[in-house]
Amino acid sequence: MEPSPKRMPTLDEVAARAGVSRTAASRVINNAPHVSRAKREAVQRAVRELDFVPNPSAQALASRRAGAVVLAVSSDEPGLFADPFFAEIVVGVGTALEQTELELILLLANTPRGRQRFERLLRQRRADGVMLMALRGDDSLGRLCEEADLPVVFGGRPLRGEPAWYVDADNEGGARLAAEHLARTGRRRPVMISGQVDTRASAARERGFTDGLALAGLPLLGVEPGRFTEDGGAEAMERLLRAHPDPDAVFAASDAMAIGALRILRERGIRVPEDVAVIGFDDLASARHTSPPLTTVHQPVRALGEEMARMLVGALEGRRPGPLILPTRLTVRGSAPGLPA
Amino acid sequence: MEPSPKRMPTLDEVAARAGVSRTAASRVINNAPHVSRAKREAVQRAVRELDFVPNPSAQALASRRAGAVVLAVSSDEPGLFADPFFAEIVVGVGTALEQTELELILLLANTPRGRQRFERLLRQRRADGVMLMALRGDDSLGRLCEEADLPVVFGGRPLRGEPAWYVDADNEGGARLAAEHLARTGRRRPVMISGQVDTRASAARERGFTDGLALAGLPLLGVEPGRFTEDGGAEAMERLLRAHPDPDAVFAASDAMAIGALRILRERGIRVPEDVAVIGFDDLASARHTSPPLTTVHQPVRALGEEMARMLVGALEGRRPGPLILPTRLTVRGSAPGLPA
DNA sequence: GGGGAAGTTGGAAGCGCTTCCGGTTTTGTG
DNA sequence: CACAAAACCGGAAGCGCTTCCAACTTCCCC
Repeated sequence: MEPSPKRMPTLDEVAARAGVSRTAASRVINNAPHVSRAKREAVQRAVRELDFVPNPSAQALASRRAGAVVLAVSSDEPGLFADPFFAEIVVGVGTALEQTELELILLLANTPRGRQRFERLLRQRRADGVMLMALRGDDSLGRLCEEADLPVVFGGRPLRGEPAWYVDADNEGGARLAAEHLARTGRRRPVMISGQVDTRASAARERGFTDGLALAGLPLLGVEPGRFTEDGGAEAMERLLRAHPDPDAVFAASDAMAIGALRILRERGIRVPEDVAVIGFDDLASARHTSPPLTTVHQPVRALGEEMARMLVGALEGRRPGPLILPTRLTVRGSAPGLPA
Repeated sequence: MEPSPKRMPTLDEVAARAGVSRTAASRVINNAPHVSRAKREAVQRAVRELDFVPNPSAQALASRRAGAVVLAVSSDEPGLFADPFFAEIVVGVGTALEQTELELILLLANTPRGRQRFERLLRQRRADGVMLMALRGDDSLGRLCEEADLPVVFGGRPLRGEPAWYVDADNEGGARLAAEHLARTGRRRPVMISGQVDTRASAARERGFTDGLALAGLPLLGVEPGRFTEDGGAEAMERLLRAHPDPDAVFAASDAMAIGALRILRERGIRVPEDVAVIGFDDLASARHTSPPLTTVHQPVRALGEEMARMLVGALEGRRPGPLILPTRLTVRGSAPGLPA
């Protein structure tokens, strides 16, 4: 009875068993060219018989490829990661990566410590590529990646600069849809709750909403930032009501903020949707459970994650995919109903 | 202008610069004993001056330690990972790991493909330990880890067997609290929606609820399983109403199911909490936004993740921590209010 | 039938670190 | 002051794989 350290078979043993050189065996497992059909099959048989699995550390050391990618998440609001939004992103990324040999390293870069760890990870080249969900505008994480020169794909465009690779939802278009819907259903005095000010997504949603209103010949009465959080949304709603006592529609740049706004409206005895229509952005699961259920701009979050991963894999394989914008659409529910048929 | 392959300094260079052997340098960076103070400092200086970072692949290869742990999630309900519950777990784990040098590998083991990947990951010893969030009962993932003999920490106890290390919430106690609350507030005809049948958590919640009722001298009118999903909860509620037309309380083993139940009750014109009190389990963020807001058993999800990570780290360091049960408590909201003061 | 081009082949040199082991120095003790 | 125990030190042997390179076959076309 050994304590079974269970030595795993090595490439040498595979090669010996197949009667070829280690070089050839290596070529086979990496299915590289320059191996005759016969040898290739011999190696494959040996691999199967020995149940050989290459040692990733050794591969990494010799080839200088880590065999992993990292998804780094950063935002000011601590715990914002807990947002189901990120959970969906992670699922998308994980799903897409399932088709590859790459492992997914997850890194929360919210705290100073987290950013240090991120930096170290890059310097160590422990990952071959990076996916960055950076919510705040001043984010230097992208620069770090460039210095390490690892391929990066952004989830959502960063505030400054136009990175080579990103995937984003059509924030502007979605917000425009919201504006059109409100205009079409007879709303005339809209206000808006924007997100974190230093965020491109927030800016795009604000622009889209404004443009959409303008097309319909409507002014935007007021805008207040709400940090993308529920409480922030509530506070913004209070400020808006103070400045503009009688809006008949509010567009929030996220569902969380819309929920906060709903709370304030209810407290004030303002009826939704009779007095004020409310539209959110994201279409989180919880948007279905508010009362009334939230009309909101749907964005394909999981697909966003999947596309990020696919794009990164493409980059690693030497392709040069461009940016990708995923469509958004309006999900109409009770908080801003359509016209009665 | 080179294309800057940016060779990183190696341990040899550090050793040379510090005027010591590579062995000594290695000892220093691993802060192992048997190095004189003088040399230790010399090496540390050299490390700083060269900005040396050890190459993890090389370390892994030589030391047979991966420097990473994996969090594997498995459940039948695809996309259940998207549950904010998991997001919180991940945040907890990530936070705890921040204090260590370990990276976090995330693996979705829902699909057959995912499980294959998990298996490969173990055989490759790409991780030094495993955290397992296995929602379903028949889960063989645990056995795989044992075979690979890697330390495993379970999140929640598996249905069968009592693993050495797990961290779980006090499901039974929490459910008992729910029962007591209902009894105390005058409810006499309770029914329950349980979770996935093959789940220990569900069983524990059912047991706790039953026991709690028994202590108060109340019978449990009926139980129906609801798969831990919103739709499952709704269906269970329908079945319950069919069998027991007039309950005055329902306890759901998860918030999602409670939300489904609320929907059915509303559709049926049954008032909450006047006619029927509803209590959930989890205290997700969305529990605050139902109408009425959901009274629910709170479990410290993030702490659960943190403790899992801490426990695993402990195991890796050779400690033998035992299982850990985290307390739950009742969060009283509108769907099952307390007694008026 | 000769001259390559194109495809194969394996030896050997690493990749950058850990750790065993034998030897040397320092320390502690009676 | 002698002697064993404890601490320190560095040489060298790997860890398991990739890849460069030089040599060797085949095969094709004029």
